[in-house]
Amino acid sequence: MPERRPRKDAVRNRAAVLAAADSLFARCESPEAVTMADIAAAAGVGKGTLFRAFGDRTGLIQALYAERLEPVRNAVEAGPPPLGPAAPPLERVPALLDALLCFKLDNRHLALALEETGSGSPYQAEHYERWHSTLQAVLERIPGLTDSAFTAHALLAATRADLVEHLVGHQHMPREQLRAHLAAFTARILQPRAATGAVG
Amino acid sequence: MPERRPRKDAVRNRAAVLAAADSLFARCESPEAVTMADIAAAAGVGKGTLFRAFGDRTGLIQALYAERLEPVRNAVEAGPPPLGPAAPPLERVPALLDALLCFKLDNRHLALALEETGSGSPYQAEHYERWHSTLQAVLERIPGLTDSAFTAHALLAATRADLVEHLVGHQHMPREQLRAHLAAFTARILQPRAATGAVG
DNA sequence: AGTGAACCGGACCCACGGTCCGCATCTTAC
DNA sequence: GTAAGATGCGGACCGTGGGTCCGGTTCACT
Repeated sequence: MPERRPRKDAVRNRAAVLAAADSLFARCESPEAVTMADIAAAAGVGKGTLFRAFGDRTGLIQALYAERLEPVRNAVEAGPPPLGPAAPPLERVPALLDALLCFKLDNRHLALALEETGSGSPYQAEHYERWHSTLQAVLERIPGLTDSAFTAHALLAATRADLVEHLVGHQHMPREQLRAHLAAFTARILQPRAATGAVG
Repeated sequence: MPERRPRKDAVRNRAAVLAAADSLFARCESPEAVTMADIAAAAGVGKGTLFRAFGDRTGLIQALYAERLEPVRNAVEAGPPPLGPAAPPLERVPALLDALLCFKLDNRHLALALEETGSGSPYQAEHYERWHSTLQAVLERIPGLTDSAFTAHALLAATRADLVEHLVGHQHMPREQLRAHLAAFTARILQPRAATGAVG
């Protein structure tokens, strides 16, 4: 049995750290204002505990993010239509994007923290890869769409955390309006293509 | 005369710093690997000089970026069609996006450095605001497009530096292919809208 | 040449992510 | 219950990098 069951103080501390981090990120304006020492102090543990449990700052944020994202992920992978795999592509694509947008609206601070901390770009995070491959697979089933990989990237880019933060946090765009705009944008992409060169 | 002409060593040092920074950003893989001390050393000046001339890291990168962007900016604001103001909207929108994409392709390191350093999001940078308002104004003249502000944001998001870096730098997508994809995506957005609810 | 202002440079400061190791605590075996 | 070993704890410590400061130097103007 190589698997050794973890000590119970370890799991308690891990949970305490996640809770403290979530609370701090939610409370503070900018995720960068929350330091690792802050989180450790708020959780009532030492910094060492925090780094042993999560590796580094990115690991901690990813763990938090993954925890919160899990219900959405389940709904996408095995849930009922329009989010689940059984939905027809033309309905599932907007559903996927709307679900992602709503998640980012509900977890602005987390999404922002993740995209800022990602040691470079969010495109190296595995969760982005999952969203992209899922979306691309669905797009591929839509006739007339040739470059599904790029289209998936471009659609996902419209839901980026800092854009959401800019529109909702700084410009106070209402949540429903943003959802409507994204839906309209998506619909434009999905509508059947007119004959090439039909400009002017 | 409140205007005092700056000392010539100051202008010489300022130019040296810009040149050194440009060279270093181009040479290094990640913009974060280039420190302010590196730039100062490469320019043959002290750190104090560098910070006095540009305020902080963001200021230096913005100055570099603005310098490089100037020709494009001129072409957009006063150049001939399809980039200039005289072009019809349906031609100018793709031209604007292609110009921006090409600029980011040619200055990957700079664009990346700017978007990473921008103390949060690139949406607070004034150059973004300029691109957005320009694009939005053109989109507004296209009949059938209701939410030109959001559409402008979403289209610009498809040209973000880290996405470009991911596609070209990491996945080695050829330049022309990326341009073609963006053009196709843009065309889908610009094509006249079909009747609402025409899904499935 | 002389004077004062502007500028130079690098030593210095501080905040923060991450490491280390002596000590406490949990688990397991008896 | 208790001893022994493994596991985790915590906070002092380190390296790094952005930003500041001030004595000395260089420039502009007369």
